[in-house]
Amino acid sequence: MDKNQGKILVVDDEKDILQIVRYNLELHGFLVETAENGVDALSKAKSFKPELIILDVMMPHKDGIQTCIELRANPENDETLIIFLTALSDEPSEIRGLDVGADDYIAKPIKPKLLVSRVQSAFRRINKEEPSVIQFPNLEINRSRFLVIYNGQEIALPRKEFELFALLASKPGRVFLRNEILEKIWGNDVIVGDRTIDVHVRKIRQKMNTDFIHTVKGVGYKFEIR
Amino acid sequence: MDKNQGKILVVDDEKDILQIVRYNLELHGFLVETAENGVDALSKAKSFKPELIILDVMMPHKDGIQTCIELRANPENDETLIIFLTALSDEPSEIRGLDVGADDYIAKPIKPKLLVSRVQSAFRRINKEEPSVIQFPNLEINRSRFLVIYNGQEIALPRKEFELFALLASKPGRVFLRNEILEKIWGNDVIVGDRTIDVHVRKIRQKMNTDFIHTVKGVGYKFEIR
DNA sequence: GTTTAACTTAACAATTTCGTAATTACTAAT
DNA sequence: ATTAGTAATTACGAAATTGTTAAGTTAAAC
Repeated sequence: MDKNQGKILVVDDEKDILQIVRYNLELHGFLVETAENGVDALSKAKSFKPELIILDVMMPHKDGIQTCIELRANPENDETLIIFLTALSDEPSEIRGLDVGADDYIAKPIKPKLLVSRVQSAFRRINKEEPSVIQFPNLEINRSRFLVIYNGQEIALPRKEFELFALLASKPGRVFLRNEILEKIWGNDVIVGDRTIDVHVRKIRQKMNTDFIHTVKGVGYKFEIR
Repeated sequence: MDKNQGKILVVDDEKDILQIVRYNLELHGFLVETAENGVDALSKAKSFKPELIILDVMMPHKDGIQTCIELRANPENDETLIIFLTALSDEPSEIRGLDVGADDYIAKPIKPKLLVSRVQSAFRRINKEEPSVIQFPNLEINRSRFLVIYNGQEIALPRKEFELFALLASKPGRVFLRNEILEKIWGNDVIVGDRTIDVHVRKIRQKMNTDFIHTVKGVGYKFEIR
């Protein structure tokens, strides 16, 4: 399955639709939140901070177009992608959607593959950057900056140490076997001794000054904040 | 009549279509060039340097998909928007188009208003990118003037040095891999030795007299003001 | 067409990172 | 308490990577 690719808010008054869309997007690694009307959507947009909003046009009380206008009115959502979803496949409404600041338009009935493809395409446009940040309270592992930030302090780790730390932290609590670590960080063709991992672990522990990495004797290592 | 909004290359084997599309786009102030097949399109893309290419999928000899692939293969057209135009409104081909790096998809028969609206929407997306001036306290990198101003002093960097510096500074903190730098500044087909980047970095450091560029060993370089 | 600046390369120096070996410290089972 | 298995620690040399310089090439300007 793909990596986590970004946060998406799906807004539709029909629960069935929400379910179908959510299922297909989550299948492709997106983080999905849903809302059932325009008001709900605005508040979820505020808290969830999605990168993309899929917005049904036809909704009771506050329709998608109106919601979109209000979303765009807030500069916070200026960069947020908006894709309309609608059964109205006639021209006028489509134009109106795009004029109002939407980025794309998908017609119902929903074709899952097309949906996903469009969403990915939309992300490709803005998402030149991978999110690539692993966040914890007080601890951030930032791949694109190649930096660990602990209690506000930036700690630069050399490549192998960083990769090892990032690997372990990518699945907190999960134990990585030594073999697994070797394979993922050194690759299958490189052969290094077993003590090599220990030494790197030690250096990380030393630099972080806190034991995020826990030894599971006879098995491997795991990352955990305690 | 609107202002000149940008250059568009329209590719279709049917002259009627070209005429309709051209008329409607020019009506809205776009600068339009046309091509009647894929080969023609590639060469016009090179000379005309459009910001957006509207590409018919069904064409004799070289179809739109193939043309798109070849366009995208050239990093020069990396930023160029591509919108497919097709009578095939069935799902599979639509998906294929988007996967191949297209940004949008419009079905024939063409609805002029919709076309224009989509094109404007596409331009809206790119227009808020790549500011020509990157500003920091005491440091300004001015793309259009090809000039760096540091502490009020204008520093002229030669092209490669400037591009490299501007690239790194475009995302402060982010590490650019050596590969990435080579690809973005030299292009995929040019091959230069490994030390070339270092030498340019050195020259920049020398001229700026301050270390804005930081080495991340085994990974790449990043721009950061400390 | 000459001159100048820009760019690339090559060679070597400097630095950092990495892996290993040797030793010590643990841990759990006997 | 001893022992066997495993991990932690330490220091050091090798390997990898980058910095620096100078000289050679190419491209641009005059």
